[in-house]
Amino acid sequence: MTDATTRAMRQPSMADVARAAGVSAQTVSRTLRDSPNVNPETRQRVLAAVEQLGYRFNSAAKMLSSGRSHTIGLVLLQSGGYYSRSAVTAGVEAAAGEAGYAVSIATIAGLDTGLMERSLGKLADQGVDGIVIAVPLISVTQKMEDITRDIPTVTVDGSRTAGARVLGIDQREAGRVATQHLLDLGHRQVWHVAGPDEWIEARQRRQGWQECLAVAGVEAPPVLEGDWSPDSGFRQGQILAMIPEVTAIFAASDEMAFGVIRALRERGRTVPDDVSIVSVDDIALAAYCAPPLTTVRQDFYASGAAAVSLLLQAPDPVDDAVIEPPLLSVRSSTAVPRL
Amino acid sequence: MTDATTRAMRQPSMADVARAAGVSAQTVSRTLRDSPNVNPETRQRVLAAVEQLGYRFNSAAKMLSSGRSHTIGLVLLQSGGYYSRSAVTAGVEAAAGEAGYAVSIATIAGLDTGLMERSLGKLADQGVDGIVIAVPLISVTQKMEDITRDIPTVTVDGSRTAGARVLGIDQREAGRVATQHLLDLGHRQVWHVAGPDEWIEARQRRQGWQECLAVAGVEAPPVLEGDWSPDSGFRQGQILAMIPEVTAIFAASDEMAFGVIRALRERGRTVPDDVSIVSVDDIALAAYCAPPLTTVRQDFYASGAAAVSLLLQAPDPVDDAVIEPPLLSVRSSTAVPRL
DNA sequence: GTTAGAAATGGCATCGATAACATAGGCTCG
DNA sequence: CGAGCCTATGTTATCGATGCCATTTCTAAC
Repeated sequence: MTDATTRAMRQPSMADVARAAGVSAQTVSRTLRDSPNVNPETRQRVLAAVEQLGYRFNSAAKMLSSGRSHTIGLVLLQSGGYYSRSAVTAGVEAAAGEAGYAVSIATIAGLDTGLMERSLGKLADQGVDGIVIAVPLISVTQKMEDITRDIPTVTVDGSRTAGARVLGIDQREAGRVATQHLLDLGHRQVWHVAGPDEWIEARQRRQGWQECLAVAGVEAPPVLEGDWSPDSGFRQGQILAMIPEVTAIFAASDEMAFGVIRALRERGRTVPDDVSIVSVDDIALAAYCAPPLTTVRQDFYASGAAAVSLLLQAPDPVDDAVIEPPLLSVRSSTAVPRL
Repeated sequence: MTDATTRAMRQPSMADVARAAGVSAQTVSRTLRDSPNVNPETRQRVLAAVEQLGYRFNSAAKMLSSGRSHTIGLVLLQSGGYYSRSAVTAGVEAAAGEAGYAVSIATIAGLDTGLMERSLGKLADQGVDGIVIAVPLISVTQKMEDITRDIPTVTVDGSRTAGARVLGIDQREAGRVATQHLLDLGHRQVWHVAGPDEWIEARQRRQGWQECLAVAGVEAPPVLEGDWSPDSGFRQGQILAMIPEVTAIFAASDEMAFGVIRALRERGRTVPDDVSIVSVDDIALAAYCAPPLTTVRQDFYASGAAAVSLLLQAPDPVDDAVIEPPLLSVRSSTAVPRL
């Protein structure tokens, strides 16, 4: 095993490139980082050497000496079906990639504060430059604040940590728009199948519904709570089907809405003839299942992207940002009430 | 700015811990890595110091000196709606987290080879210890092979690179099971709405369908190709609705199936009375939309998890692994054909 | 009572890139 | 024509943990 052999085996380093190009390692470094003070001719030679040796820089070394990892962490809830989260993820990835940042993910299995702490810790260990939290946890512990103190953090539709900025779609507005649509059609009362109360989205949508009813001078009926799944919608729908005066329902997600619709139909109540239903998300299937769902769409993708730019561009705490307003797609799950 | 101030400001290093515990940095390192030769008493002291100073190790330094990053890269297709991919992701994350590995994601926007190369390059730059490719790309270029040569790679339901191992659910079997179910009900012919041909899944499901028909001595009708979206299913459904002899359809995904169903219904053909339809995925909504869908479920989560364990446990190329077989859920979108 | 060997620990070089400083040549301007 | 200043480049120390080797202490065995 000669020295040459050894050198051939490991990844080429900057020193190797420098040798090949007949310059110092520092010049290579400058070239690769687009430093202004490099002679174009030298640059050419360096780039040629890089190409020829197949050099890739070592991110660990880069990070160790520069102190920055060019990585941002993304905390996610590990749960198959929640539409909005996956859209946020895509937005984060795209925006981070654009800016030359890598994205490291940490998923948590449940809404437990301990799990959350562990995830943040893992990301901190990895030395991420920033963190996007896309988890709807309400409570924030001391320990979480300790961890996030040193790392810029943006929370998407979640809880507010001391130093963290929060950015979110106006979920209250979504709830308001949905509810108002039903009232406009002539319904006197709107029932609500909410998401789990620990979810900020769920809470805000419920608030929007409540406020809208209050403005209209209607007393809000009791809230039925689901867990976002079609099955939970189905169970709450079975209850609603037994209450004759129910003519309009606002479901907090499309999937729950379809569950509710199925339960109603099984009890002989049709949508939209007997009951109108409107929900939030506008998943791809909303327009194609029977009946096509009237639903409020929100741009979660943009929200994820915005989180990243907030993280990277503004080092100082900034006031909350808000993405574009929710948009109602009227389809055939809603109609004027029967007389 | 005294020396003490400076020290208080940066993250404590191993040397700081060592000083606090009255040992050498080396001993701290050994303690933290569970090296056998450390006196229990010393270990206690070190751990106490770690706790007190709030020490977190610096992953860059660790990686630089040990040469391993404890990170695995995951290549994904950036596309909102594909059910199976997000399940794979969850599986990868869970298994990697379990093993103490971080997951870094690289999404690609389309099935372009150049994009793929760039993503792999980014992951290679990050120094990942392994890569899981969850992208159904067929072609593999020289450059991709160059990159993956040095890094262990597992492909989930995708193309085979020279050194890469491939692991997959038996999609052919899924296609076969679905088709056989329709034949068993008494249908003489089964039509197929396939996924895009660049997708390995789509191809394999189509193969299973084809083979099953061949075994039954039926000549396969022309294939209609969609793009997985409900909308594409709808468009192909409009065509199928115009062909009177169509009584049974196998759709390559649940979302497309719902699109097909809607198109059929708009042309006055009901499911399952006039036409039976079966698909693959078993998304949460499959049981709750109208009609509840007969569909084949596959364990993509397990597939993702298996990819990681393959990556971490077996350094040498191993033969392909196969996850548990697909399972048919019979609901009400399929029935015996009308006489 | 010496020696072999294990257990516990410390010292030093090292990984690869970068920051900070140093230097050499070329240009401008009074 | 020399002071002053840019430009292009090289030198050296540094980031923080680890690998390897050296050292000390202790125990067991002959």
